[in-house]
Amino acid sequence: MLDIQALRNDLAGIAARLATRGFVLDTAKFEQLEAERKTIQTRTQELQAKRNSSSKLIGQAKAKGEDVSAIMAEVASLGDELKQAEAQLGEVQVALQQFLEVIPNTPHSCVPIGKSEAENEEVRKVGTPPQFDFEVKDHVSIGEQLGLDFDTATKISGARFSLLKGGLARLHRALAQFMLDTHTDRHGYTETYVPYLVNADSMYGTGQLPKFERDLFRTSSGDSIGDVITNSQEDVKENTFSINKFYLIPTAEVPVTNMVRDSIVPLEQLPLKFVAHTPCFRSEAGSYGRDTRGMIRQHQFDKVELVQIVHPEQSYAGLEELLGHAETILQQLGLPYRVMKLCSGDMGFSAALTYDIEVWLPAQNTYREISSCSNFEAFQARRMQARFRNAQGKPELLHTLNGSALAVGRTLVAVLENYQQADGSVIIPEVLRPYMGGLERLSR
RNA sequence: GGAAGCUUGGCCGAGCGGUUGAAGGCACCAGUCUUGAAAACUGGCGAGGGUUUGCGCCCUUCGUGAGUUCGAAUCUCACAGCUUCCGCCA
Repeated sequence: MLDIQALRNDLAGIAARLATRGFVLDTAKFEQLEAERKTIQTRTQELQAKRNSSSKLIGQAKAKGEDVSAIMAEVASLGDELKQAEAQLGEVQVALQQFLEVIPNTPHSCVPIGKSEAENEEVRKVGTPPQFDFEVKDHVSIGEQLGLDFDTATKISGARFSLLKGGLARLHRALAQFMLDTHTDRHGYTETYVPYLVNADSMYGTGQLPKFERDLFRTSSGDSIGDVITNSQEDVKENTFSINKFYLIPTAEVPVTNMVRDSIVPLEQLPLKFVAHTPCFRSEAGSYGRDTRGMIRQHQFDKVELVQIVHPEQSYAGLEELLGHAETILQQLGLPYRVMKLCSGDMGFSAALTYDIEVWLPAQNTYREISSCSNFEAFQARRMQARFRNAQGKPELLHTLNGSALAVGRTLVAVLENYQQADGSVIIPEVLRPYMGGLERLSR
């Protein structure tokens, strides 16, 4: 959420910055809501002040045994107007809140202006795509010899699920373990194990709600299957959520970042650095027909996620550091990649600056996203009321960062394709071999 | 699923329907003392918002939402969350 003060101070400027990401800020509506809010709030508070002071007088008079009927009549006459004013104020505040919570973050000044991913800016390219003296196969063809089984996954669940067996399943596990160990042992992150089902407040805190509910899976317990249809935006807002209304996390960013929701972190504990390996669940609504082959785009995939909770002055340095931590994994695995700075039109809702890391996929003859590292500045922290106590002892909003390091499924795809051999086997990158019982090659 | 209890500021913890935004303690900040620190002592100290050039003034806030009342942390109702016990269960 943006700072309402910033909107009051520089509405046109913020509108211009939002326009670069294709968001049209309805400035007239904001000004109208603000004007209404101001008059109604002033009036309401006047009436409340009058009621409060009169009620105090009544208390004092009664204590002295004086007659209070005159004052009581006076206060009573406020009743209706006050009630009405309070109701109006409530309405305008809700309207303002709803207006604010669907506005995306303002891009950082260094973000290139552009409409789509075509205008993202390449920051650097690392590694050289491997040359093959045979016809390269994609991970689906390679994988089906080694234990990648989409048919069975489809039988069990449906489209956009995959099933791994044997060495391939172990390689998948090895990748996650390697990533976790690297980040905890070498990069100073604290390993966390977190809930995969979260409440609406948490989804709101990181920005998935209220705008992107259709991208999420929501649960219902067996008892309340029939209730699913009645679950409404009202429930989400009123937070009348109970056990049958959890959301499946689309990324570990949600539970991990929300660790600091509604809390004040002592200054000396900053920065907080957490890593979590979790499955992620995405409805992929609206992506019909895209990446239908293979395990590039799934309803369920594993990801190792880095989260940093930092002092506002440190967030951009933190982002570079976090990006480097993600890159380390690719370097260790010997996978060629490039780093892209997302243009204004391609960034996610909550981000102020995002780097994507794209890994080389030989079969597609192109780079594909394998990590996304973002600085959210105070956007999420404001929604979460995640704060620290500054040097003056006053609570101040934190900055939040996160990045994938890496998406495990896509890393597996990249390893299969980049390390494929003419005979259909796959060489295991050296850093993974300790996790594979010393195995050097996957073959059928 | 059944039963009981609980929910107050950064933390712990008092709180009769009437100057209670809320005692007390811890933590924190400033000062005195000290070579320095600790201890002791003195003072300060919740958060969010409105308004004002500023001092300040005002509003909201005791899990959430309704209600009773001139007035609610205190009374009523609903809901949520937490804890414990029973049942079921990995």
